[in-house]
Amino acid sequence: MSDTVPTLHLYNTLAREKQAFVPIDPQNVRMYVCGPTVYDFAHIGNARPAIVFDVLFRLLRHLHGPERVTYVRNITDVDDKINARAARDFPGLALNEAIRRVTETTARQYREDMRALGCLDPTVEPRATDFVLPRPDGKADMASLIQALIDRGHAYAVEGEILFDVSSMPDYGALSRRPLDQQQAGARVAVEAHKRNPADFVLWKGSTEQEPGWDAVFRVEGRELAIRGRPGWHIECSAMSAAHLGEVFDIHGGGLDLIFPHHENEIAQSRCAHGTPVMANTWMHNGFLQVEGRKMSKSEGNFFTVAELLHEEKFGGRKWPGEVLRLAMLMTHYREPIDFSVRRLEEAERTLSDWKYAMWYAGLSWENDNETYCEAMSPSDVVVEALCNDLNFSEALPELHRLSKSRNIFDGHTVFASLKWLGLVNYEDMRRWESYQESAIVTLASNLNVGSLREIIDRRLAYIREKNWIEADRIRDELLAQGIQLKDGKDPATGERVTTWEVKT
RNA sequence: GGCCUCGUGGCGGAGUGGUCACGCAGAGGACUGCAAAUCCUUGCACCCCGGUUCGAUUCCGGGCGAGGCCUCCA
Repeated sequence: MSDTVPTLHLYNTLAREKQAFVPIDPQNVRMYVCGPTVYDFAHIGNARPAIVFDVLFRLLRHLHGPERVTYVRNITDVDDKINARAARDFPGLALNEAIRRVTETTARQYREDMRALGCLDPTVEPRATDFVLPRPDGKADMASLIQALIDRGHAYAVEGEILFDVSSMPDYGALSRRPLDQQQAGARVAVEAHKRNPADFVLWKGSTEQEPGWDAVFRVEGRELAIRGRPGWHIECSAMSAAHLGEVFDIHGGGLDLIFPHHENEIAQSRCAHGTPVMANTWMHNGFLQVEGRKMSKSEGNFFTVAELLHEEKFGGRKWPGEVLRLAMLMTHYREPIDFSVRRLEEAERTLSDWKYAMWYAGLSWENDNETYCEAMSPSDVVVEALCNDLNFSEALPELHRLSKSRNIFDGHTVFASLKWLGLVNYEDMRRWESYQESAIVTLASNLNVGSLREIIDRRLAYIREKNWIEADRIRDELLAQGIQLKDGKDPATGERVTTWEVKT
């Protein structure tokens, strides 16, 4: 254990550089990550931010203490696509109720998928629908936030909508570095007549009779204005982050594509509503994922949900364990694009398998070991330090390989603790893995009518001593046919031949 | 058009102004009766053109190429 506490450095999109991370309140480090819009099951691209920020969550917990980190990942269940799906799947129900039904399923599936990928549950998973109107507990909500924007002169009402007035914010566009005047030069933003500025965006939008809506009342220029409607997309995150993390917090994360307009507009809303100079100090964005070299899309036929990869044989003709998907994702730095391919998954699987056998050969046992003992083990300092460098997982790999190659029980424990900490293995899975190895051997021994695998290996060694190659090789081939690969080695001390084995799956 | 990434050996993938990433695959060797496994060694690289420098894959400029955002999007 080294005495030096490593300093965490994170790339901040706001500054476009790596910066030392200093929490506002070390007693409560606060992170918000834009979660899924649960109109459908999560695809593999959705898994990337969940995994990336889960690693960061684990790292922050390690550095500051598990009880001193608050991680909020929202669930967006207010969305026009959800409305359409609700109307389709539950035509008999009131639309708002139908939305609830639709998203309960997808939200639950999302949580299950992310757990299968080794992600810890966030501290809080707020649903947008719970933060639309003023709450009994007084936590921040969208309608009040919009009212604050109106009161402070940052929003206006027109044609049944409340719009954010971008011209009221001098440094609008700082995150995406997209100043207003340049944006207009592109002339791609549809000019809508009722907007004062083409870049103005919706805070609240009126609903038709058929569309779901919430009954909100706003005070505009001294008059009450009732609009049954729904919130704009961006205001959801402004409300939920303020409700759980306060007006200014430490880290805000999400996919690269959210920088503009989503995060830019969140910043505008939150800062203008609260009168604060920043919304979050550090803004982090993960890169995109492609599948077999092409952008994932349903029309390309290369669109895969997490559940499909986990439970169905759709990608490469087989199922993929969650930890394999996770490692495949971590193999590339989080800001770089990933080409998700069968070959990559196979490499991840092989690496994981090598590590498991290395730990086993080093003498680790999960069947008999005390789980509490396993829980108490610390990850390698080298691994932690690597992650402290803007989550540079690749920097940690050489150390993991080095430790697993040593075949030393202490190093083996460090490998296990590190992999467990990274969410790549867990005690339960390793126990299952080990018991599978053991039971395969027991089954085999009974099939061969011997007391143990050891016995038949000894028999082979005896044949070898007699130079009876035919019988010795027959045993070897027979075992291989039954799924046991023998591996001959040499005892470094005595020079004796020693035989170990691997259970082929 | 505007903004922003990226371009490393067969593949994946870090990093650095001047000896090493690392993993997989390959080659050679050790071991072995043979094989597998294991161990050791090793080849193969920094898109192109200029500039700065004693020296650039690394810094600067230009070019070419790939991708993202500017509309819902992780």
